[in-house]
This record gives sequence, structure tokens and C-alpha cells, in this order.
Amino acid sequence: MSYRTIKSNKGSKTPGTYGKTINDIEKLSELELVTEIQNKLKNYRPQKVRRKLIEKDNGKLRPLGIPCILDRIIQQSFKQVLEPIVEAQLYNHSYGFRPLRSTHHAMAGVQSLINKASLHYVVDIDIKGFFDNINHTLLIKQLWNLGIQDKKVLACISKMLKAEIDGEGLLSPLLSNVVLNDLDQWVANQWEFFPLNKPFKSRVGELLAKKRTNLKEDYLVRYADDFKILCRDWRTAQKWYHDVRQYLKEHLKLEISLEKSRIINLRKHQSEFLGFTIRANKKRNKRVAHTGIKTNKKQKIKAEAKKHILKLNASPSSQNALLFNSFVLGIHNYFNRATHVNIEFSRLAYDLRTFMYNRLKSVGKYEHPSNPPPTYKKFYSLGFKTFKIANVYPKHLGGNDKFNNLRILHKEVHKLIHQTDKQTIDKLINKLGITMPMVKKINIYREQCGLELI
DNA sequence: ATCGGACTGAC
RNA sequence: CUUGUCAGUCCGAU
Repeated sequence: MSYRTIKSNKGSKTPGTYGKTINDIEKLSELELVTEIQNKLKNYRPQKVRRKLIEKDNGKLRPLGIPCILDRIIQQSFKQVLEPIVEAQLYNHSYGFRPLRSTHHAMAGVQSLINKASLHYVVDIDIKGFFDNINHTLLIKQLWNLGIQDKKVLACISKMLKAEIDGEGLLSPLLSNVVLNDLDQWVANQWEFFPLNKPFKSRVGELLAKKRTNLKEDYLVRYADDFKILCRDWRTAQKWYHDVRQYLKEHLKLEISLEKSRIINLRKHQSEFLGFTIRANKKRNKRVAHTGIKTNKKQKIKAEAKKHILKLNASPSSQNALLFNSFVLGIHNYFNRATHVNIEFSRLAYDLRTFMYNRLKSVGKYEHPSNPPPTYKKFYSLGFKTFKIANVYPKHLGGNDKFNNLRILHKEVHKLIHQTDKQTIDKLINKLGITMPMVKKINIYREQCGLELI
């Protein structure tokens, strides 16, 4: 139905080894396409994949397989069927590769656990070569347990898995969530979901009762294979470290990296997650999460910025200036969520200031912006001078921006944002006729409040 | 309201 | 230089 949803870009010129191009497919009639796919599925044999290399933190490169167009259509359709089934059963604090969830949601989850629950010990676990070491027969079993019990479907999936030995296809992100969901549930069952004999009226009351038991208090936050367990003290943290290691080994046949996995006391040291640094600093008599940008990331940003400035110096076209702007806005947009953005970005701007001035003074005018575009006004105050190149103002890294916390909302929608009871949430959604994009927006606000996503 | 182009991040 | 999934942002067109 929707092969158009598969992005093709300019990469449509890969005939021969990768089979049909997106242009070929658009020429086919619907019927021809369907028969083609049916033929392929009869004896499904995934074709070659192109590879993209992605750089990991430690500088190592790992391949990411990109299957040919026809396989992408097939895998996409598998995904569209499997996703809602799996999605409904996944753990709430698993954030990687899931619709409506992002890195920012994961970070917000960690921060609220530090701030609200005062959990300052974090168990960082790094699984050794996770994507390469997934146990296929186990995965098929896990899918079966989740309710996918069509043997033909499972056979196709297992063939796809075999073809993707050292890369991943479209649905391996989804499958990675299937594998690690067992871990999520196992961890959560020991505290969060642990049933008490007495029913409790309020969640606070239940929480207090749980604290009196000798269960290990903990919460897990996961983004794909990158996960943390937050605990209150060092002893429980250590217990978790060993328990999780054993669980992964026995039940999922996965090893952890002993060098990279460790327990961190956030009051003394910082942990890292999704490009951010995290620590728990003193604020009056409390401790709150302070987040910044990872140092190696900062260096990369500086290097990239310099590259962009040089390009702008070489050819000061409006196109390049706009390109530079989208680069800056992109970075801002991601790292805005850090509590220390202002400090981090001011330093970046300071380090780059002379470089930028020297390179741009010959190609642009240094002036107070006159009649700047609305996005410029939104982010930067007008009191400062900036460059003007080919009629556009390049944005600087490190604008001190005020936060827009004031929004006018519908009364019921406001209720929905702060609501924690699942039934009332569902009721409200039905009553107000909330659509997907609306849920997205509401989740943004819920993220800011540190609440669970809908 | 739709549909394109660009950029950022995580994997 | 080329390019997958998810999320976000900017710009443009009708």
C-alpha cells in the first residue's frame, strides 16, 4: 500500500546488484508489484545489502546494513504488522526505536528518578556486541511468547535474520526490543511491578509499603542496548550488577563488557547517557540532576563548526549561510535539554569566537541585525552585533535563550498532561478526540513534568 | 491542512 | 562522498 513511505532520496540509482530501483517500482502497476512480492515471499531469500558505517563512541566503526528496495518493502510490511503487537507489551521505560519516544524522553526519565526519587547510584551495563550476538532461536521463542504464532511469518523472520549476519535490516531495531524486553520485565517485576498482598488506594501509600519490605529499590531506563539501573545505595547497585550479568548470561546468552560496565555514585562522579553527562549536584539540602554535553562530543561540535565556517569563508552564499544555521539550530535543539546548556554553549561560542570573527570579517558585515527573521528573534536578543552574509544572519552557538514555559492550553488538555491514572487518560483521549500528533505534543509536556508517557 | 528540501541526536 | 529506523528542529512550495 505504501511503498512511498520508504525513503529513497537520490539513492535510487543502484541497479544490478541491488535489484530494482524505486523508479522501477513506481512504474510497476499495483498488481505487478504484488505478484513480485508474492514470488519473493514463496521462497524468501533476502538480497545483498549496502552498508553504512556508523561511528561508535570509542571510535570504532560498525556496519549498518541497508537492504535493497524490494526487501525494504517486505521488511517494512512485516514491521507494520509486528510493531503494534510488540509495542503494546513493551516496558514503559524502554525508549529506543519506538514510535513517539526519543532520547530526550529517556533522559527525562533518568533525571526525574534522580530528582524525585533521589536515586543517586547508577549501574551502567554495556552488552558486548549486542546486535551481533543475538540468539536467533531464542528470539523466535520470544516472539512466540509475545503472541506472534504464525509459523510462516516466523520462518520468514528467521531467514531475514540469517541474511543479516553482520548488519541489520529494517526490523532488527524492533527485534532488539523484543530480546531485551524480557530483561526489562524481569527487573521491573522485582520492584516496580512487584505485587503486594494488600491493594493500595494511592501510589504513594504503595510505595511506602514497598520500602518497608526488603526488596531492592530500582528502576531501569533503556535505550536500545544502552541501559542503566538506578538505585538508592551502593549495596543494591552491586547486587543488581551481578544479578543482571547473570541473567543476561543465562537467559539471553549475552555477555557484558567488564571494562565498560560499572557502578557510579552520581554525587561524586559523572555518568554518561545518549551524548549527555549526568551527575547529582547539591542544591540547598537536596541533590538534583545536572546534565551537560559529553566532552568528546563537544570537541566534535567544535571541529564541525570550524569546517562550516571555513566553507562559509570560501563561498559566502546565502545557501551556505542557511546551511550553517541549520547546523547550529540542530545542535541547539538536541542539547537544549541539558540543564547546563548555557554554560556549555557559551564556552563553545567563546572558543570559536575569534576563529569565527577572523574568517567572516572579510566576507560579511558585522552589524546590529536589522529586520531579522522571526527565528532569529525567537532565539537571540537583538542587542548584539552579528554578521550578515549574503543577506542572512548566521546564528552563533551559545545564544542565552529564555525558556518558553508559558503556553495557553485547553483546560481538559491540561488535566490530561498532569493525569497519572491510566483509565482517566483513556477516557480523556476518547472524549477529546486526541490524534497521534496531539499525543506527541502532550508527551513533550509530560516529559518536561517528568511524568510517564502516554 | 498537505508535500518536499536541510540539519541535529541515539543506535 | 554515499545511506536505514526512531525522534526533534528549521526552511520552502501548494
